[in-house]
Amino acid sequence: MDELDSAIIEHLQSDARQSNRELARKLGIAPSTCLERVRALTRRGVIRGYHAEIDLVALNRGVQAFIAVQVRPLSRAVIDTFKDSVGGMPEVLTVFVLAGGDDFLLHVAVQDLDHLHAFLVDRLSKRREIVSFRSSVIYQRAHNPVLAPLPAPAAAPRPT
Amino acid sequence: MDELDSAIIEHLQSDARQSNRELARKLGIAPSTCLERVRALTRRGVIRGYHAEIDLVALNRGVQAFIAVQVRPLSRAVIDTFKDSVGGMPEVLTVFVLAGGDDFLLHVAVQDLDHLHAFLVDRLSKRREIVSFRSSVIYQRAHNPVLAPLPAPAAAPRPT
DNA sequence: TTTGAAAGACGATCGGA
DNA sequence: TCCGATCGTCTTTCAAA
Repeated sequence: MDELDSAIIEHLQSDARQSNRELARKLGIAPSTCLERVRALTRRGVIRGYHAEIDLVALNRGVQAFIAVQVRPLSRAVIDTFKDSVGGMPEVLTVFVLAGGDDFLLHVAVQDLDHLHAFLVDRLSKRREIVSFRSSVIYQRAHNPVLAPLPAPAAAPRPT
Repeated sequence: MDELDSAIIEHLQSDARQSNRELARKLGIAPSTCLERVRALTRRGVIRGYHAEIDLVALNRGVQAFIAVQVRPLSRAVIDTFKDSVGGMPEVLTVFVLAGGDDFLLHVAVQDLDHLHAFLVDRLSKRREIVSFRSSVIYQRAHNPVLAPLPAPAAAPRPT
């Protein structure tokens, strides 16, 4: 992970479909070098995949919400079962397993508020392990388009 | 948005870098047809972009957390200013503006717990508009890899 | 809209620096 | 590790159905 790798990663985060030649040109290296770098990053698992970002409104999923959930008992069996079954529901974008007050946070995207309510009442509240849940509709979201590596703490800091 | 468009979108979500020929072959259409469909989807804004997914540990961001924030006064000026400035911080992956109990939810990824604490204490709590915040460390997350369109409610439901 | 064919561009490989 | 040349494949265009 040197400067070049970081630059490659940053460019591919914002546009994963640019040609290898274009990427190489931006970085000032030969296309073959660039290709080998990208392959090495993929082989090492740094690049985990390439995904198209789709407009949720076009998918008829204009309403997003977070649902914070508490389950009991807090055993591995209950956690894994809940995570897997909820994660498989089409309304759910992401399941987060949390430390602290809530046990799970579900990010969901549905057609409209009626469907959100139906999801909460008909699907979630049917689950016996759930002790409580709170839902919050999402008005807006702002993504950071490019995630840069954060600096590692210097092992032995010296004045420069 | 017919069946073909949906199929294209689903394939490109899981692998945005597959060749146009391969995508066309999977769908049983000519490459030129496939290319035109993808272009139309892009032109209409259904496909919003293509992004590489990067391993957060490789970016030295192994610790993720959510931070729920309340700000006051809840005016547009305060909301927009907070959203923009927090959204620009390197630690922040996404800023969500919420309805309900909390005003914002910040998804952050930092080096370790020390840096999470430092972020909360040194950067967030400095902001005068913040009334309160709660943070929850993320143990796991499970993404739904492919988002399918949800069915539109039938306009005039009839028994089939 | 969809298609097949043609032309130009690109990814992939390899030998050498 | 990086680069430049080569080969085979792909994207892209376009005229026709």
